[in-house]
Amino acid sequence: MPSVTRPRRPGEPGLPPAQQHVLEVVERLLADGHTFTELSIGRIADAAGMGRSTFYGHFPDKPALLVRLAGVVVGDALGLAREWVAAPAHTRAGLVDTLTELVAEHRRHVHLIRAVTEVAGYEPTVQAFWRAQIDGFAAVAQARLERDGTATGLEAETAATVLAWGTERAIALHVERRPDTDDPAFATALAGRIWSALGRD
Amino acid sequence: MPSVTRPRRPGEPGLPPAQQHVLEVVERLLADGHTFTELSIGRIADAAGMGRSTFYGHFPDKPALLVRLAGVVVGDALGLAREWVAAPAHTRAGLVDTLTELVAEHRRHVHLIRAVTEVAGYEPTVQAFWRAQIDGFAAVAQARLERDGTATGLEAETAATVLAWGTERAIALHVERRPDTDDPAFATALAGRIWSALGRD
DNA sequence: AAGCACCTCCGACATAGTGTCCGACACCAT
DNA sequence: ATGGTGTCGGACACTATGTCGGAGGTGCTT
Repeated sequence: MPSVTRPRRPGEPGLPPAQQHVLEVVERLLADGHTFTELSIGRIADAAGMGRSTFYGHFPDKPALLVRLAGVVVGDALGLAREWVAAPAHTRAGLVDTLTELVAEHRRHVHLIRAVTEVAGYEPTVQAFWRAQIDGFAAVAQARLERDGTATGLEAETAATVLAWGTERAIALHVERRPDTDDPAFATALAGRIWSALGRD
Repeated sequence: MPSVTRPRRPGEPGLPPAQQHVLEVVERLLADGHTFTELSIGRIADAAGMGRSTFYGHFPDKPALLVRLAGVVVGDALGLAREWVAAPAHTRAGLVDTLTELVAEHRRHVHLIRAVTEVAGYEPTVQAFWRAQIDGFAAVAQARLERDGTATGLEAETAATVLAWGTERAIALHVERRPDTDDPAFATALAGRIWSALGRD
């Protein structure tokens, strides 16, 4: 099968077209109910209309594929959360807005994000990637708590950790179980919890 | 290699001795840094001094092995949490005590619990087992919130979900990163969060 | 002592997947 | 026409899973 679309010009952002196509195919396979773990390289390559050796030309192995794809779609989502908590002045309404965006972003890539957390459980490079995302948010939240005088030391670290991982898990569970019509109410409820956790009541 | 110890008498609680031995061996392999996913059946059987076909005589496959082992050591831990939140009268000091026990129990089987969450990411039967544990706690917490009038409907469900999964994740991360000398302070900090989440401030 | 039941073991077999390698093909630029 | 690049299919070696058959050891009963 010929290459998909024109070759990417040097320096052009995003994935090369062949890899972008693999991303789309992988998300489709995941949306069909497959776990990333059960997808073989042969299966992914076939679905992408790509030879197995060509796959190995683009990605050294499956974990590298996942980190490459997730880097494109996951990185921005948690950036939203980090931006809000690090902002010098923020409001509860602003938090609700940020969470609403975060939930929407999660919905757009729910299958890929689930794949990342799935593989992070047993694969070191994917785990390191995922931990870097969430802990980045926790670190900013902890600095915030200490700056506001709400908590210090271990208490601040614990609260920030619960906040970061709890928020990530809450959004993941909400997106999995609830329709998007529930998102505003969910964002409001979650904002309430986070607001309390940040000692802003 | 001959059978380990005497045959278990009918009705005797716990695992049969051969399976108990497999549990000990698996926990040791996990403690050595292996993920459950990378452990082959041949590797587990060899480490247990058991033939591969004998392994298949005791367990249909690896997920079944994990659910069998986890059922023995994980079930009780979350029972502690469920008991506390369901109790008609409870105190913050009682919550701290319960969380301290929960953290200690988690430390005793940290490797097996980590294995469960690892495999739950991609294997349906392990995921169902794990979800049943955590959601059991969330359901009781939600009922508590509604009975106390602290929250209702979606807000109660959201809060209970965050509480259950957040508590589980917070304990897991604490146990992984902190020495047991930090446990009392951690339990106190976490109790404060849970107390607030239950609207008891 | 012999027979039976149970549990165990090793090895063979078929299947699936991974990762590497090689030769061939198509396309593009020179 | 030639060289470079990216692609492809197939072969190969290896690992792991799950099943099957035959053999061995132990304990119990007759």
